[in-house]
Amino acid sequence: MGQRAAHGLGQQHRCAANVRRQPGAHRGDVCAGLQRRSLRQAGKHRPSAALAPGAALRRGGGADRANGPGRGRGAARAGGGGTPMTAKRPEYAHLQQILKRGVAEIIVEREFVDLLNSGRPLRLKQGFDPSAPDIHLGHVVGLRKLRQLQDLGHTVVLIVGDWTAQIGDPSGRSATRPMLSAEQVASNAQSYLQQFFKVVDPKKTEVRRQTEWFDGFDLSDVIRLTRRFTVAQILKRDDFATRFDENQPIAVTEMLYPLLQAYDSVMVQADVEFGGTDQRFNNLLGRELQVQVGQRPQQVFLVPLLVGTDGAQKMSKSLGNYIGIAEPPEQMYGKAMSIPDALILNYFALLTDVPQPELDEYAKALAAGSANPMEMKKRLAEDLVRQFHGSDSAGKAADHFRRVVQEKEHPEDVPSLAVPFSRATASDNDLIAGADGDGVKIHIARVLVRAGLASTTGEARRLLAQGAVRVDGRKLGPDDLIVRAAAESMVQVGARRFVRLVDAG
RNA sequence: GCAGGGGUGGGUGAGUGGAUAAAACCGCCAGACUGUAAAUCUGGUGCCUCACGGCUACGCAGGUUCGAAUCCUGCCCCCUGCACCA
Repeated sequence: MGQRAAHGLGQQHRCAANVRRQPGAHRGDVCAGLQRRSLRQAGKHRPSAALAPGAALRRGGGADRANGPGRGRGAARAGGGGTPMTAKRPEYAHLQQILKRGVAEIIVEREFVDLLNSGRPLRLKQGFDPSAPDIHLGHVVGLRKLRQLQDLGHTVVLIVGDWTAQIGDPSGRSATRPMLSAEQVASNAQSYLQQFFKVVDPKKTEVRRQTEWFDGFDLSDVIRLTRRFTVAQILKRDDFATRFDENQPIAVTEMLYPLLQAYDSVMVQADVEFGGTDQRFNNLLGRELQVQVGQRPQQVFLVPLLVGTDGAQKMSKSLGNYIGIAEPPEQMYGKAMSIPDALILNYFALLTDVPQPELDEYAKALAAGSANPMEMKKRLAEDLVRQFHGSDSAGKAADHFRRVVQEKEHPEDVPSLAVPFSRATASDNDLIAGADGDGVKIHIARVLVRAGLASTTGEARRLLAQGAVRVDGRKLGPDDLIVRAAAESMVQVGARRFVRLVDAG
């Protein structure tokens, strides 16, 4: 995906691994999300009959369940390669693990189990909002489930919410739903996929874009869609109900989004939709719409919301209590070490493959006080880093933590700041305060700001006053605004922020 | 359109003429302590300045006053209800 070079209409372009074509779809539609601008300019973006907007809604509610619309799409799929025609049935213990560990609720569990045992490869729907392209551990809980099912032979259908992302939240009230340009969406999607495939198997993934079906939607299609649901139904969603009761605004647009998401399920003929427990309502709506248009209703697989590193709220980027899977190993390890002790077992259960009996041992040891929680967290931190960066990086991150955080040594890689030491006397550089026979004196507050260790000189002064600043290990006081330094001097703020001064010549 | 409520520092939110760079809480930063970057405790937290001091700030623009986040006028924006059903 994201072959950004492939912009010209006539050019060949490739899509993400295994993106599949809808039978009869206009050539190029598959990559529509990335290509739509050029397609539009050329005025050729006519949806095919098969993808005709709203077609599913116009169809009678008749049940062609046996044939299930699209279940006979084997021909198209075969072209995609990689998807086996049958899926493995899980052993009992394996099944229990899939159903119970890291799962909040499965609607309807009985039906889901039947599907798993049918041997038919299932279509596992997972949505993605391109306005938030960073995957953190909270998302990983669900992604791991997808992977487990892929390993049995099932297919993940990733829906890129490119259409809604380009609309955003027109009220402008939600900072988390900005309006994105096609380019932004494309670039976000690219970085998302890169992270996504650290957990999910790309060979068993089908990437689809909402624009494939929503670009051609017209008003009558929208009305047809809204006709399927009542306001009372929509208001049952918890956050709507709450806001309605509290006289908080609810934009009509917002009520539309769940409908669109439900329509996605219809378009990809999802067998199961995955999401956090906060997606319960939306996913059930998809189930409902599928029944209405004669599809087999999708199962709803809900995973618990992971508690963030603050130990209180759900992990989210906007709350700043997250661990991103694209973060550097050291940072990931460190953040994992900072979770409250009470979260250790939860993280092990939801984010690692450490077998259950072993987890039971951990729980016992923790309760009895016979294990040091710190050691256990180290095991957790290393396991997590290994999953996203490999064993080598995990080992290095562990080593880095021990040396820098626990033994308070300098890290190996310290960013540097250029200071013109060697031509200090002639310099009018504002970092240099003066020079004499004994060496160079620098303006430490400005150095801290320039190095990014403080955001303003006022803050730098405060840090000095608090005894947080060291130069070559020597602690500075509130009056030490002008201090001696030299090339290779190590400037340190707090326990773990360093910068090395180098000569700018 | 009518009526009512509201717009304060990174967030929530107090403050209704002066002692207020503006309570409190959260967040953030630092110090101590420790088993960690956990918990706890302590301190700090608009910008510039070595300093004296200066500057900016309570939706926007004016005004009253020795003095305004606080009063007046106009404007902008948000919310709720009513009206409107095109």
